[in-house]
Amino acid sequence: MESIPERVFDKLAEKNIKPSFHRIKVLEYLMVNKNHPTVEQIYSSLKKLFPTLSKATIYNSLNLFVEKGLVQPITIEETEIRYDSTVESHGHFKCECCRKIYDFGIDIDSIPSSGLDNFIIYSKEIYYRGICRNCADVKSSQRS
Amino acid sequence: MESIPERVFDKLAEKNIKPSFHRIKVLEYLMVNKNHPTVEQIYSSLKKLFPTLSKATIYNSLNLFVEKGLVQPITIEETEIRYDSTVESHGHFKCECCRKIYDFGIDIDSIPSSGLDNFIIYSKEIYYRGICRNCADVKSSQRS
DNA sequence: GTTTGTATTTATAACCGTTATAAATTTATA
DNA sequence: TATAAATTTATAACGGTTATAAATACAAAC
Ligand SMILES: [Mn+2]
Ligand SMILES: [Mn+2]
Ligand SMILES: [Zn+2]
Ligand SMILES: [Zn+2]
Repeated sequence: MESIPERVFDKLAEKNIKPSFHRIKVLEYLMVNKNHPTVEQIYSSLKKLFPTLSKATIYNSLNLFVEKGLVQPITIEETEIRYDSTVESHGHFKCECCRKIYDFGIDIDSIPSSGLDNFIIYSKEIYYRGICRNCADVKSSQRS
Repeated sequence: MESIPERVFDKLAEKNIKPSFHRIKVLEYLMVNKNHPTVEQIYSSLKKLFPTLSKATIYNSLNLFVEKGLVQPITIEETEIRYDSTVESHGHFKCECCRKIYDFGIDIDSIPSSGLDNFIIYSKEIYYRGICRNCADVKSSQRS
């Protein structure tokens, strides 16, 4: 079992991205924190560890990672982009109540679609919205 | 077969939205132009017909329609929201080349998913990205 | 080791889609 | 007609993202 620091290096090397100090930290953050963080969340967390860090570096790194297919942007929010280092097929559920974004299992490629003959498909995203189990529980217990 | 103006009235009445002049025009625009227009596109088109129109009215109307479930916001773009008066199950494909957003057929509710037990699902969105048939044709003919 | 060129990071201004606010106008009610 | 409520307008404010140029770090050549 490879450790996260090792995997960070491998992933960067795999995509021919020079492993600068900050890039390593940003990718590592995403691989440790799988809760689809925003730029602001990544920035404020890493800023505590490295006070000279600039927010532009977060944008630079993330845009590079997305361009190279290392990281997936999640546009389920209308206001800001979230980032996910898991690029394998899975769906995202946003709870309208607690705003948390959950992963869920779904095999996107097994889904039949029509009207896309001769279209070249690069990526597929599935977004569900609603109320998560935790929030639904709270609501139903409030009712009783 | 009901005409679009009739359907506009019915849809607004169905959701208890007062059919003001501008709301009718905005919804009518969305039902005629099924190309998932942005606020700017709706505004500049209607502004030509009604020069006193304010962009805030477009935002007001669309936000009301979305809130009432009459219109679906499409967040496939990172920069701006697009709007769709078709709320029935279908997917959206964005061509990275010509930027056009296509509808495609997909039965979202037939897709099995895991990890969402006891989650309450309000809406489902499916976004694909890639190169549309037209752009793929152009590219392959350029190669030859 | 020093010089020179390149890549990365930093700091900050600019951009732009959206929201908030208050005044003006229209519509409904008494 | 007078009054209240709803809608529209105009515009300022907000906030996430991008653009820009200077500063710093890194690498290659000498
Ligand atoms: Mn995820
Ligand atoms: Mn559509
Ligand atoms: Zn929740
Ligand atoms: Zn195209």
